Amino acid sequence: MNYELNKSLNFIEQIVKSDLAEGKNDGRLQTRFPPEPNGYLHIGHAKAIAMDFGIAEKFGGVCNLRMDDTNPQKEDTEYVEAIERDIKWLGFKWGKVCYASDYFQDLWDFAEWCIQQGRAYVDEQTSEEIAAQKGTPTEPGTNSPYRDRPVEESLRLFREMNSGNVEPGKMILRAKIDMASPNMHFRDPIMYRVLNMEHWRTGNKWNAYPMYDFTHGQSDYLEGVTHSICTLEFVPHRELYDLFVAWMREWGAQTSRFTYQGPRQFEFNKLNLNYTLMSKRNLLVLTKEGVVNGWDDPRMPTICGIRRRGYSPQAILNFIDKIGYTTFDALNDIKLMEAACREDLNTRAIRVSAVVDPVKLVIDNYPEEQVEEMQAVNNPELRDAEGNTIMEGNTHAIHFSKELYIERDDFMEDGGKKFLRLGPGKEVRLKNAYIIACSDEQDENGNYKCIEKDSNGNITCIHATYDADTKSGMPGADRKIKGKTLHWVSCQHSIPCEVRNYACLWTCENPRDAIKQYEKENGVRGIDAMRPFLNPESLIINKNAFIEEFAKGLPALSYLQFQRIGYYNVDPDSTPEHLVFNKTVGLKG
RNA sequence: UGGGCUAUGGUGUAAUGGUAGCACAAGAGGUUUUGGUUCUCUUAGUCUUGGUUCGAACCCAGGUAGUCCAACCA
Repeated sequence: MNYELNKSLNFIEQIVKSDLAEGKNDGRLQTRFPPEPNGYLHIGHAKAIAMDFGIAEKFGGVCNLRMDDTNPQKEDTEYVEAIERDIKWLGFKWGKVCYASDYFQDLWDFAEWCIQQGRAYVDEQTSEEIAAQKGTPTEPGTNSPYRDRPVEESLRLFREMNSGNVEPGKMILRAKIDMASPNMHFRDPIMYRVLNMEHWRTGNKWNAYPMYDFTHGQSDYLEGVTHSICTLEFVPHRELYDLFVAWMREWGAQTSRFTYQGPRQFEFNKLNLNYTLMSKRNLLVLTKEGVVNGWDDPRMPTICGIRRRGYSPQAILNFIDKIGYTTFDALNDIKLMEAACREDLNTRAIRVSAVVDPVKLVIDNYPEEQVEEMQAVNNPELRDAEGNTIMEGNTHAIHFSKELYIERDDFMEDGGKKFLRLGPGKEVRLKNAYIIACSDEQDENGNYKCIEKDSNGNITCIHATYDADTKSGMPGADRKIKGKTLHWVSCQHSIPCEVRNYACLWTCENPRDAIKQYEKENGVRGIDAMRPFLNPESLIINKNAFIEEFAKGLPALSYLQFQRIGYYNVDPDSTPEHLVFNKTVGLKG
């Protein structure tokens, strides 16, 4: 990836830069991206990925991919592969793939040390009792009756917790900190719980599993992470993170295992997008209820969905770069993401002609059997040093004939002066071909002779004449006309195709809050609380479109621009027999 | 109602005690074989009240608003 060297650094990059300059961590920089493998990555993760991997790349460090797999109830190997695929697609490379479960033995040994130090104890109360004792944010909690039980007893029970003979919920290991702390995370947090469940990586070795707070900082420490970067909601965890890291440093020193100072946690604002729902729980409902066609539906905010929608990795990264990293809880406008997408696709999309809502156009004075081959530019933004479009290797063949399709809304019977497209008495240019004109002659009933209509009054065919001297590339083509340039395809050379046009899934800016409120007010949950806010027109399929034959041979996910319409890509389900295109984003304006 | 974090045009972000700048959006105009692209221009901002200072968007205090924290989730 290319970074603009002179661009100002975000606040975390500034910290890293000065840490490096001061020689902290022996001049090392190490980060990690720590997803829980319990679902697909979404655009919010992309922001974290761009930070974690990007900062390591930028400052000569390393970033590991670490699966945060401490809860075997929710996690699965299926997601690991999807996560790796998505990160690679975004263009990032990890130092190595790690697993929190790699550290289960170390974590266990450390937990035993904590017990021996009198800093942890086994609690045998029910979860309800523990919750009640925790107090509230405004009232201090009270100590567990098991808090001061003998070290040897806790140690014996802790080992018992992992035997498989303890029922889940009967015992937990808690850190002895401060039940009156204003920070709720300090009120004797749970370190280990019994699950008695097979783990997809460690099998049946463990029955008791560590909690997030007793895993994350420790994993960072064991791995050698210097900067542990996460989102703002983990700010209240930082104090506890630091405490456990300090304990671990002590343990490490006593056992001569570790020497380094340890990682530090930094937080940035997570990505919120308007008209977008990001939460895994709700996304799952959409897939289960068939509102969307799976996790990679082009309307989903998942990375695989956005990829299928037609975004390039660079478009996503550009967008993330534009919104930046701060500590302000912002709500970003989806329009900015679309603008970033257009900006990128403009430089890489191949221009093709596709008529999405066709109406037939007959060139009356064009010879019946004649076919002309012409050249169309693939990408006019491909320019040489003088700023001229490069033609060499940047064109493909198209065919012109007597019968064409044009866009139905490019013709108006009475469009008025501001309508610069086709109509009776109007002249337009056909892209890469000829200037054509419709006559304004009327028959005895006052109907325009250039328009054929069916019995319902719908236009079925338009007649025009071409000016043979105005073929593109010829001197006569320089003639200036008032009308615009229209795209078209030849009836006998174009291919029928399916075009899927997408819009936002949601009709309200903040679907998460809207759904939450609807759930509260109406006592319903899940899909029933979502329906009122779903956009019924988020997918409009057009099966009657035609596209030039050049598009037939393009591979899945090719970036295209349907000229004058928008950016599209080739759907992975598209076949030569049944071409399918997804609308990525419309053209501006 | 305890604690933490935050507040700059409509949106996002920069300015790190010394000229409030950029992008998107919106509007006007020029160019154009995409009503695209591109170019020019316009509109519009430091939440509030005090304090420190020669000087405050920036530091301090109060207020207001938003947000996070009371899972045997991460």
